[in-house]
Amino acid sequence: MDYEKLAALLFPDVTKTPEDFEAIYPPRNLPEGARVTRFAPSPTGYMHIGGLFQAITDCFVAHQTGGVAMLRIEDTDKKREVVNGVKAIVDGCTAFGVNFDEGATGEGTEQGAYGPYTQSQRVEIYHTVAKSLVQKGFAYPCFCSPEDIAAMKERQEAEGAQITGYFGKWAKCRELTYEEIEQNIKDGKSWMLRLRSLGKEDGRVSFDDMIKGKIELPENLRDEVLLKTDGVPTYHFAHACDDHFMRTTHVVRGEEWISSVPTHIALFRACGYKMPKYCHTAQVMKIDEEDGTKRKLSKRKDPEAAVSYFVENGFPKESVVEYLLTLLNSGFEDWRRANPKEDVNNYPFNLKKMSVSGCLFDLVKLTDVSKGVISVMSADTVYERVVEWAKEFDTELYDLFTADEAYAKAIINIDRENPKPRKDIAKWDEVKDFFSYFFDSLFVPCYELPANIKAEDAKAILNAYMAVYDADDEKDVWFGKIKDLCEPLGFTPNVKEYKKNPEAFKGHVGDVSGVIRLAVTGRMNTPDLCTIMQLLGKEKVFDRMTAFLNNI
RNA sequence: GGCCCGGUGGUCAAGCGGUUAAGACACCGCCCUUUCACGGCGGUAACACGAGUUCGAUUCUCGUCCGGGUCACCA
Repeated sequence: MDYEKLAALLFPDVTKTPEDFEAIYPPRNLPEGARVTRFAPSPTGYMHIGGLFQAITDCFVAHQTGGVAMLRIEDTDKKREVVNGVKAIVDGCTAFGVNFDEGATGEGTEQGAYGPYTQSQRVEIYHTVAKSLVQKGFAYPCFCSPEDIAAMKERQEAEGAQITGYFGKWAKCRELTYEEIEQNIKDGKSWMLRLRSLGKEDGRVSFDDMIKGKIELPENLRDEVLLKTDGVPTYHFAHACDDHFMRTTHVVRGEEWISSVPTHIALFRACGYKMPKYCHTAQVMKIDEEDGTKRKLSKRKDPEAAVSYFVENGFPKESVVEYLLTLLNSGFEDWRRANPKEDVNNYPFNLKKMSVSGCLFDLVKLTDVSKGVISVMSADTVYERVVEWAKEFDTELYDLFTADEAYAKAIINIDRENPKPRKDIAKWDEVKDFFSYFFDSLFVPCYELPANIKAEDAKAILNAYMAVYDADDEKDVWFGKIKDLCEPLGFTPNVKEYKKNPEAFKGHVGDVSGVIRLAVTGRMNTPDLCTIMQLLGKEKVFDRMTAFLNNI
């Protein structure tokens, strides 16, 4: 077979050679040890939490070695393409502060000298490499139809074959003559390009995974598809071409790819390319509510599988990143404890500290992490973030907070900006309810007394308190007045005394302030009551206490 | 089913032949405290199972079991 002639027949329009592209995409001029990574999602209109997990890894690995992180769009499957699919990916990354140096920056826009970074725009490269493979006899056209393939597989299964697929004696287009091929093409038959596999049946290949360690697998036997009938490359072929010409050094991807590494080894070998290092990450999973088994977070069943879930619910991006890092790299939490204020990007990320086994996504832990993150934010920051979030997801809150900025900030600042800040908000969608009693339109009175307080005592407490209450009182004066209320009404200002001898009193000062709290806020639990009352103002406090008196 | 990868408390995890088997979240109790939260102290709770190697296995080997992945002209 004259492979030159075949290549010319198959790719009449290809004018460049692989060497041309070697010149267009020269080895990168980077410091020793710099790692070049890439995040390569499909634009399905959806950013998976596992994708963010990998994107973060890519950026840490690249940036901490002085390297480059790229965002490549793998849009080789027309069937799955979605409008604004790229935007969802780009937004999904930027929303969490994950920034790439090269690649897609939006729908139809990109940056970097190793592009295009969208596979559908790289067909010339794929076809050029494909042609060279044909010239070397490493690839051949296959005219089998999907039906042919299905029938073949059926026969293989009937024979009880352990390995199925297009290979060896089953690869019937493998030994087509030039004349047969030429005739098929003249007849208008569509063809795909297949790798002519050199794999041996008992061959083994192995590689060192940066996360999982040494992995040994059977050698690839199949004549894998390189170019589909529409001329678009498969993932495997695009991977070889792109990561070679983009000069990727480290491929971070999900562990579901491990089983196709032999194919990739065969392809890189056929093309004469150096293998990148592989970093196969463990999967993020959850427990299925129905059958109780562990499974991959699913797009269809689990809303939290999409990163948009976290922005919609108002988790600060820092919280999500911090939490993901606790899953990604053991030791992160220790580092964070030792460096509470340090920029997360300065965390010494270590591939070796990545878990080899899949983990369950723990929303409860995320919540805890997030409370810590928010607790150390300034009131101004919280205000900005809440407003930013509410503008899109809760217009009522937005209106309330922007109507009186100073008031909103004062509310947010209760027990904040001090060494022991409150940790009671985990996400922005909790803010409205948490502070509802500060706004008349949201305030829900509660006229139900706790079991240990009688209505007559509550009334006595409020009546006595209203007589002495002064909105200008500082905290110790404020509290002193509440303490003074206690004894005449049969309560004690001394909690310890009460605990020693509970029979002797109707309750303690906590119960007394509890009644006031209930009347003013409609709740049993709130942050510092004195500050709350100061913020509310005398009129509102009186109105609420009066209404309370009339309703219990 | 074949081939891979995994298996330390409920969850995330340290551990790399000898440890009282860390820590974090969650849970429980106590302290602090005007409630809650914070903080402090303490507690419940784990090496999947069986052989082997060894003076000694959570750690090494093999087998079993369990979980996950993969076997497309999808990525």
